[in-house]
Amino acid sequence: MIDRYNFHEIEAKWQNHWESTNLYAQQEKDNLPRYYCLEMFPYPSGRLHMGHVRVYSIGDVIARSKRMQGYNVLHPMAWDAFGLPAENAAIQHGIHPHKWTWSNIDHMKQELKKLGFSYDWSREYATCDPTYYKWTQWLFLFLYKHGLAYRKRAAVNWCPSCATVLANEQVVAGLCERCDTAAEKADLEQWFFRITDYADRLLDELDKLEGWPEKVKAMQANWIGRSHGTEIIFGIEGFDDKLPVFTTRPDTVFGVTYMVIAPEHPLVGKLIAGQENEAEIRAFVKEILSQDEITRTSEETEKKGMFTGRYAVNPLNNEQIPILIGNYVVGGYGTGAVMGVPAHDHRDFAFAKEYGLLVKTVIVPEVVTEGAKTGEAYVDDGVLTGSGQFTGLTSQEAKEKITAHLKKSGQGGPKVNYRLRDWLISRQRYWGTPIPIVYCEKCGTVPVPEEDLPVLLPTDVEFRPTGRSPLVDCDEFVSTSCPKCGGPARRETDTMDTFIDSSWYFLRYTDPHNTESPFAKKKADAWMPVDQYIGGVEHAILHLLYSRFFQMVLADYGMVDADIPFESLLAQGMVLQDGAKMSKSKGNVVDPDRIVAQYGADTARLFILFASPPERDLEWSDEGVEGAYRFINRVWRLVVEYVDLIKDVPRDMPEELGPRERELRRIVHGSVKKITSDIFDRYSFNTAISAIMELVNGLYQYKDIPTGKQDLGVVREAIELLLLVLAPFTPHVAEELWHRLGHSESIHRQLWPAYDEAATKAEEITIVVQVNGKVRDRVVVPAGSETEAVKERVLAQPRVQEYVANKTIVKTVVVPGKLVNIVVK
RNA sequence: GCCCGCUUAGCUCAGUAGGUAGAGCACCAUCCUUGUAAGUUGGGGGUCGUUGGUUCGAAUCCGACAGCGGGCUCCA
Repeated sequence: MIDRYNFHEIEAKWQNHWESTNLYAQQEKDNLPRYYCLEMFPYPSGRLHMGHVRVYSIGDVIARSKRMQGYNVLHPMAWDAFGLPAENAAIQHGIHPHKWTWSNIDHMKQELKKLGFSYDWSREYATCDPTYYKWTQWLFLFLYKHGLAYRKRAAVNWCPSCATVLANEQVVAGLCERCDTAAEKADLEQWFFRITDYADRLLDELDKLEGWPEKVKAMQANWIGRSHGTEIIFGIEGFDDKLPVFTTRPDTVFGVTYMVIAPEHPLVGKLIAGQENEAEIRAFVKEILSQDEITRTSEETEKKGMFTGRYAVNPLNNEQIPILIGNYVVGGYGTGAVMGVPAHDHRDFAFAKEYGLLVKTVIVPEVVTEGAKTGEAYVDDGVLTGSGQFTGLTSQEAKEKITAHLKKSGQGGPKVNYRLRDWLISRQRYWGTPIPIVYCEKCGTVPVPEEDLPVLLPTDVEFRPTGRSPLVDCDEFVSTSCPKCGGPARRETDTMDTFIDSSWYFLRYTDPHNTESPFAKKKADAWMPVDQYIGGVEHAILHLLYSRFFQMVLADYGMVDADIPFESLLAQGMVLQDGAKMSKSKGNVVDPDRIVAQYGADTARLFILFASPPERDLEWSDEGVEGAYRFINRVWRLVVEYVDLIKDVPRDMPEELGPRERELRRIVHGSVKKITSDIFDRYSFNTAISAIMELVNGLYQYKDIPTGKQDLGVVREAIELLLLVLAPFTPHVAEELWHRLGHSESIHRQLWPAYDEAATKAEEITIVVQVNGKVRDRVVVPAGSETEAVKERVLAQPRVQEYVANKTIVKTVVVPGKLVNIVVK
């Protein structure tokens, strides 16, 4: 009976064994150095996809290899369980979100277990569970208490398909990031978190995040969009109102020939009132406002403007300039008004041409170049002209002086502008954390007292796609009494953005069963910040920015010491099939369950880690999976065939080894050295696996020697090292073979192997011989040969003689242990 | 328009102080089984995107250019 690789049996056996022996549960007591390895938790959508398999495989290699290095590793898993799909399932299929979510969690948990990931399941939780969202509510009140949560009426993004408002971060290029529907504007009273209070720190402290990819940091910096400039307050002819603008080019202020305000600017109504073409202007404004954001801000959309009939006054030269309403001015950025300087801004130039506005040059190049372009704006810095007392200054000097002048005269001054806006957290949906606020006729807005938490989400509600939360119609939820005066009151019916749930979930893992607080400071401090965080780059702004914000706030108010959530971040690439991201709509999805059923978890994991470096995209390949499977079989046969021979062989190395044994040890120890640095220094798992494959090839070659002439001690050492370095990648087969070799303790409790540096050194070295930089020959010399001796050997070579004959040797370059280059003329 | 990444064998990708271009898959041959399936050993195959430069020597460092991919963008 052939002993074949039966992954079904092996994987089930060890998964059960690991679980029953609590192999991966954290021991809080021990005094080993701690390591917190975390992958982004999944939304329980129903089934795992390859992206999940990839991120969790990467995390598991890190967790397992760190454990082998002697760390006390925290490697938890939980569920990001609030969200729209659950509610949509309720509307479409009549399944309650609670039931839908929990049945998905059950299924996906089984899938994760079948993949053999080393999670400490004792720390599992779901964000939709009251024992979790109680603390999400507590944290909302914490922010409220510190003035960081507030309610205001504002023009907000509305997704008609999701039937809820969205934060700015959740609108990508004008589209809802979840469903790609064009976002609309709505004027609503909503709850916000004051993330803009932290704008400077969120930007400046990006530098602290040394273990983060530059790309992610650049995206966050871009999003925060800090811009240093000047505020200039223009007057309005015939009105007391002022018209402030923000500009980064105060040096061009003498070139302002018009003003443009956004159609949603608060002064629009006042300015156009009583104009003879008021109706026409109103129609124009209405038309622009009816457009969705993408159309309006598209590069192709024509810039349109209309004169209001009013004039602004330039505070520096008292010139009167027309005020226009323009479609290209965004109401929400800066002051919603811009000064038009057609001579020195491309957009203004095009606009001025179109509407016959004046072009007034106030900056000239410092060095006048011949054939300077006419007919377009000069946008670079230069020297001021026609700018009153500032004429003759360079742009740089003028920016400072003009800003200072404005400040002194109370007409403006330095100003910092941000693109980042406060985080809108209200959602008009059911399946989320209720906002713990009560509205009382007498007392106004009243936070729910801590002892009354959690505000439970009612289960008995009706799901209809009405565009408002089912909670609105749930009278027993809405009607309550005021915690302050006891009088009749209404509950807030909006729920929180689910990104709040995930902005602190990494803290909950450190103390998941706490019933007194979200987490004990002592426990959080023992683990935070997360040493290695792993997830998709699609969260570069949203989740990663919000989490940084939360952590800063919590650190500021003494909840935790660490002020950054994640020390290092690994942004893993996508899983592609035929060059495109796997998606149901494209029909190019590979089902992980099928792969695991057909080849086993070890093969699935090995392939996915071998096919690409973690941070790069991965092209799915059925042949590649087949190859990984064959490799595991190759390891299996190798070890199984040796087991009886080497099981009882002593481990100590004999003093004298033959040349083939020394060669095998060189391969083995050299491989372990490379694998060690690939895993721990570079997270280069694909090359580590490649080195393991070469190691196996080396073992097979040694196996060709007749058994009687093999040194089984060397073989035993080689095979044990092979299994140890394989353990983080293919944990089941490594464990099985480890035990077959006679070990009784888990391979996942072993220490990472040290390698014998001396054994990695070759005794004979092939020296490459170059003549004028071209490879002409190679010679074999003993390791550590003297430079002069090598030189002599090389020059004595017949091939070298041929090339050197009749020529002068100009120079001989010797790289010890590697090559000799003879330069001839 | 700006920023980032990539370009190496038929395919997917390594190449870590500039010094012999490499793994896996695929392909061909070999042997073993020759009842499939699997397995063993060996082999072919690359002007390292193009082009200048630095160097004794460049896939590697520097400068242009091209192609592909990603991110940001009427942000005043």
